Amino acid sequence: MPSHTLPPARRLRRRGEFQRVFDAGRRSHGRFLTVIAAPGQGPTARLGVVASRKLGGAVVRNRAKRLIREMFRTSSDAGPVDLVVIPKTALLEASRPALEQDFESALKRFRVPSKQ
RNA sequence: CGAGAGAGCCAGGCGAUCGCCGUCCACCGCAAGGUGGAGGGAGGAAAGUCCGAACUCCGCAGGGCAGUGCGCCGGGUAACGCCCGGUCGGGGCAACCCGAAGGACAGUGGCACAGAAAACAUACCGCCGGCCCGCGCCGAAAGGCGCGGGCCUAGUCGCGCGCCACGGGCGCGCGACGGGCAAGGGUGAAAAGGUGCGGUAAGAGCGCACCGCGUCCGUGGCAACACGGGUGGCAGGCAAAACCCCGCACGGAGCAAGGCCAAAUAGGGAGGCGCCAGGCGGCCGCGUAUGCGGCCCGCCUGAUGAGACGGCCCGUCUCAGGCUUCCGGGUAGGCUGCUCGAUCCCGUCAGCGAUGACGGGGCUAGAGGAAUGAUCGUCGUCCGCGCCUGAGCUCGAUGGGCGAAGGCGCGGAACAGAAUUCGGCUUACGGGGCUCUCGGCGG
RNA sequence: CGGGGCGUGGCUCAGUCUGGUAGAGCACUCGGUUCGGGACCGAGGGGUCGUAGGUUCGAAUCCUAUCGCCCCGA
Repeated sequence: MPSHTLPPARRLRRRGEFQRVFDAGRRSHGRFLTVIAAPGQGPTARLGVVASRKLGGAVVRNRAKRLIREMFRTSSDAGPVDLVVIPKTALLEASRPALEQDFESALKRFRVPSKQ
């Protein structure tokens, strides 16, 4: 296990921060989740998760957030970007490796066009 | 063994690694914060948000109306629509369970279709003279039937027929009006209590017996009510989860309540310094008043300064006409409210019980885009599937099907996440044992 | 935390207050009309009234509980 941490400085914690990502960010849709990315303001990547009531009850929404946070925590730092991740219903049945692969490919789709 | 009933219990355990949110201690740092250590971190329903309260702000002399809720009796409680004990009614063979369980002579309205009639008694079909005496017939008797006479009444009218002593009267039949009756028929969810006997012209609680209902008395009980006895009488449909009446309770909003600190920007108030002219308005003082003087707050016009367009002038446009200090409200944001409380555990006592009193011990989540998780190993429980052994049961029987119990392997882990805090209710849901009831089998 | 509305044929809605027959339009099926289709005319089929209890002789309607969807305020 890589010893990555997830302190408050690496999370989006304010409505304005979320709103900025929604307004200025670009979207990438995966099979299990949607990622919105915007240029970050901190030294490292920051994460926010949005799980609406359409996904399920409180237990289901919390589980989705934990899975995404754990995935973000154990992955390597993507640089100074702010990410908002929206889980889809299919995420609840996805296996751990498949989910990580989906997340990584969603992130790659940002990097490739940005190098042009 | 099967079916069922009740009260209560648990909510996977242990270990390792990586994380998250508070608390305490030590160290570093001006601070923000960081490092290390210790210890804590979801529920029985945290859920739905259906009731009741605490707490906070607002309102409030007192009372009433309206509105909402509750509704057998007694008790418990801070309070309740909750709980406990009882009564009555209903369900079940039983253990036991369920019940919005006040009032329909206070009033208003409703009861489709059918039916004569749907709530107040009425009458569509239908049924109907009485008492007494004598004689005859039938019968074992009780009694029944017929004829004649007398008395009472309950009849009137019309038509037809017959008879007589014929301007009238009598009898019979039919019809109309009137009278007695509410048993039977039929409709309906429901129509003056039900069954039986007596009774009658026909009938009827008209009388009687039992049941039902009402009322009075006695006994028991705090009471709801129960039991017993007497008496009178059959009063009176259903529905109040129709409006309503009666009794009782309730001021409103909600932790995004409320309190504290408070950036940037704009605006408000006060003071100091600075500032051209005119007009209008405003304020202050004097004066009976026209008015005069002062303040320089607002608006307008002119002039002034700076800039842009332009090579320059004219011209047009834009900007400036204040600076500074202090104060108060208040947004973002932060802090607080925020977890020691009608608290939890154990024991004793009181009480049938809900519960209460006393004694001892404990501190047990406090987040805020919102923590309590992830991965791995291991043990245990339950469920599903597959394989092996297989008591036994069974069929169309050299074969096949079902299958208790045991072993092995694989997979799965119910409902569900604190959001100010309690007391309840309701709903969702996995598991194990205990007690009780009924049935079957064996001893 | 608090408040409000909706759920009825395949679709959009009446009917609920004031309880007894579930109805309209579009869609569907059949027939007619036309050389054929559309339009039109005629006939017809189709609804556990979200779910579960209760009140009532009788419930889409009244009451209670529950499920789902939508909206609003702080």
